[in-house]
Amino acid sequence: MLRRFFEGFGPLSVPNMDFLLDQCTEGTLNKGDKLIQPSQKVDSIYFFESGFLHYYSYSNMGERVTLKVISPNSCWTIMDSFFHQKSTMDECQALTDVQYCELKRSGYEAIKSENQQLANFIQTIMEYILSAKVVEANKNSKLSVEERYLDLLQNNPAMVQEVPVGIIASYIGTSRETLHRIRRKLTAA
Amino acid sequence: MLRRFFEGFGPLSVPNMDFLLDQCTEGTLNKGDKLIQPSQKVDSIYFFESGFLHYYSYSNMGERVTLKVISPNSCWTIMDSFFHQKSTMDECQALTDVQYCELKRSGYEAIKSENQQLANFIQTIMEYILSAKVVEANKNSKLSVEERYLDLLQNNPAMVQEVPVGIIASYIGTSRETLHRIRRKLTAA
DNA sequence: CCATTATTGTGTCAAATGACACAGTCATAA
DNA sequence: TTATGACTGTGTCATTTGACACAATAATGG
Repeated sequence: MLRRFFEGFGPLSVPNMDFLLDQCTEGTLNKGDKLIQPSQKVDSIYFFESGFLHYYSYSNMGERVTLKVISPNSCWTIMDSFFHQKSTMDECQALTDVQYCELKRSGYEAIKSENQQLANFIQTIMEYILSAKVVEANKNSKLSVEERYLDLLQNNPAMVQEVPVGIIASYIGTSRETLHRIRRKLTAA
Repeated sequence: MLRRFFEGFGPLSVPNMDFLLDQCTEGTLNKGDKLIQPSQKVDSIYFFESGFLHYYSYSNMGERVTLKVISPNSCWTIMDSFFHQKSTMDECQALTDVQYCELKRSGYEAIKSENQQLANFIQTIMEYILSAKVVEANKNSKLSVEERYLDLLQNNPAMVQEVPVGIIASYIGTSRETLHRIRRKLTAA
């Protein structure tokens, strides 16, 4: 699956692809397990094969804020912690059983310095991720809470089904009750 | 000034720095000029020396949404359009007179393929930008509208002074009136 | 299988917000 | 200088939201 994920970013020679995949190790989490603990330094990039995770933090007023619900077939890390070797105060917990692959920083560095093609490949992936990140942030600015929920229903129905309503609500930036009102209105129509 | 901007990301040999700077051309905008028109393909990365710009788009309901207020001493482009050569529906307009430098895609490609040190340097900058983008998005998730305004006052008072209130309001995700209520409350205290 | 917990559905109400309307201020150009 | 337009300050009011409280249902562990 990881192979197909990488293939999506462009062609890569067979030995280079193998080198890349060799840097990754597989793992699993049970529902409720924490992938990232507070005060931890994040030293890996993760690729999720199946399951959902909750990436969250706490505001000044002590309320839990969902920063992202991580879906299968995507890669994720806490960039700031990974790139600048800082510890993070955020947390990440499995909402279901999870299968993942892990690429440690050493592996990431090895890939970047292995050869020119691999370095360019990583650069291309970075460009994709960065541009996707900005597109997503801008989309959220333009959508209302209700539109964000409809968007989610359309583009990720599995997530809506498998993740608790309260977490979905927090993810799209509202309260559990308000999301419930939206859902009631939608089923009525 | 561009030299100092790049130096902030790490050391670079003199010829490499000169090569990099040679790819950039200077320009100016008058208040009200559009840097990016709708339906345009964005083919450059911009570095702003002085002045403020308004990067915005329109929602489905036809209301103008501020995606970013661009401050001096920062670089900016519409990533999705630049990297994937798509045309954008967004717009960008000078809020004041503006001095900038421009790095065209051809120059960007030339830098990446000039030599290993420059390719790595660009990669490092990308990592910075990506991680900063995510940190900023997460910070916004955690802050209330009022906290975002206070944050802005502290970290970018010049922007608060020079940019119209309505645009600041839209930038922090609220209405002109609500921002006004916040300001009134703050001066009272 | 039952008991316990987690999650969801729902009503009420106070508080915050956005929309609207309009007056005051400031800069700019005729 | 005056007139025009852009921006800001402010009040009212209907709507939306979040907080709280509690019942109903589903999931989980012993």
